[in-house]
Amino acid sequence: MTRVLLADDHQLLRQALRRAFEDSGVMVVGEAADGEEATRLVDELRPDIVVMDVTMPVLDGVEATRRIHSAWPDLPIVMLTMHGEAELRAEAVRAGAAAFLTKDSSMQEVVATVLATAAGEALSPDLASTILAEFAETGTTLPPRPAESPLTKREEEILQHIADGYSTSEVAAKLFISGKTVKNHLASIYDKLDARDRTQAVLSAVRIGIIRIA
Amino acid sequence: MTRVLLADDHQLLRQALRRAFEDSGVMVVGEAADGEEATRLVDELRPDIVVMDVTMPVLDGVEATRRIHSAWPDLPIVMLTMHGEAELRAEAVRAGAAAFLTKDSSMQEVVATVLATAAGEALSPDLASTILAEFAETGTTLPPRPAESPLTKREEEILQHIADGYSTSEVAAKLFISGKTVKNHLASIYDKLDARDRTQAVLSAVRIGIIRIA
DNA sequence: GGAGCGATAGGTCGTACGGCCTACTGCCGG
DNA sequence: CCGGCAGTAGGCCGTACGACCTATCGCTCC
Repeated sequence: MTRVLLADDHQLLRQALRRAFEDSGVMVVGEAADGEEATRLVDELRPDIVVMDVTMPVLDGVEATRRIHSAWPDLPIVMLTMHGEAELRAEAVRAGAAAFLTKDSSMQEVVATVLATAAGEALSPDLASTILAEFAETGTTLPPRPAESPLTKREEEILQHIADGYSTSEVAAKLFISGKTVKNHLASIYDKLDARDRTQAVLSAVRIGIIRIA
Repeated sequence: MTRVLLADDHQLLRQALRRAFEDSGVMVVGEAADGEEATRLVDELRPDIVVMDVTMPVLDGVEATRRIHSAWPDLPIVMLTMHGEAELRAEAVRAGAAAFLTKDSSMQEVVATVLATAAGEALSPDLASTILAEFAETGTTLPPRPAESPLTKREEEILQHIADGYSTSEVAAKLFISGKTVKNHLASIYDKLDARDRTQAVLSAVRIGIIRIA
């Protein structure tokens, strides 16, 4: 019998999934309320498959997937998410997720996907299309971070420092370059991000997720 | 028999709740995937009670609750939320929610709360404590917005415009005040948010959630 | 080998920005 | 009734900022 581990911080959903699985002859061997607990229970219970929510306290689903996948490369992990953000999908794929479902799915879909994945279907059709799209886009194997950022590494570095609260001259000092060069990079950043000042540039970068907000 | 309307954008959770209710002899007369649909179905189906998620597309649960409550003041509405944020609870109470549950609750708790609420228990113990705490805190009736923001309304307004991409003089023009006054407000904002320029002020405000990031 | 780009650096210019100050009005609370 | 705060407005000053320009170096791609 298929042995599944559920990881979701909402008890309500865990109960719902447990019932759906048990009705379909799938055994739920454990439940985790956060990513840390999930990684621990995987080691302890050795499930055949893991169903994991993306957003969880302590350790989020993507990071937990990354850790579990590196320890148990053959263990399929099905991810659940609130909404089907493309960015998140790509991230989940990189972390090692075998399938990807939104919570808009029905119980039947979830169970079917889990059974199919456990049975060896490498990738859900849904996930396959995401991957194919990514391959087509980058033309290579999955890099650690494709970063569809329009900025160069240096530009991102400079903008990050600006977001961290440093002035032009302070950024220059930190990077051992001229303040003039920092301003040049900023001008290029404004151009690329369609921003007219550092405030808008930082907000744009935050929006598209290329810089970290302290 | 108690007739309940479910409003949640996640089919998975709706199915789970429907089952739990039906097993307990509660009739689910309808399901809504967003707040707008919920308000419409209430008019159409006249349920005895509504169970509604806070976060939903089109029209969020709080706003939907507000509308339903103003149209049907006697219809009890039980709100579900991901996490038990105090701010959200207060907001939900003001909107007219009769009870408040997090998704960390078990199915049994949800069903029990819904039955108790439908049976006439005005407020769940949980909710009552929230309300009492709020009264103790403010000492008055519920104000429209407690807003633990260090900024005044005007300052928030100005900072929001800055975040929206407007310059000092543009903000002044939009608000029909002098550019000098805008700068005065900004100086006050920098002081309160411990920021040294508009970029840091906007980021601080985003962090503490007092301005909306476009 | 040249074209192109990223990173570096510089110049100039106008202005927006931010610090620090005074001042008046209206309102609320003691 | 007066003190304090929010909102309004102004002056002054130094400088950081952003626009626009040229220029060099090294790398890669064709």
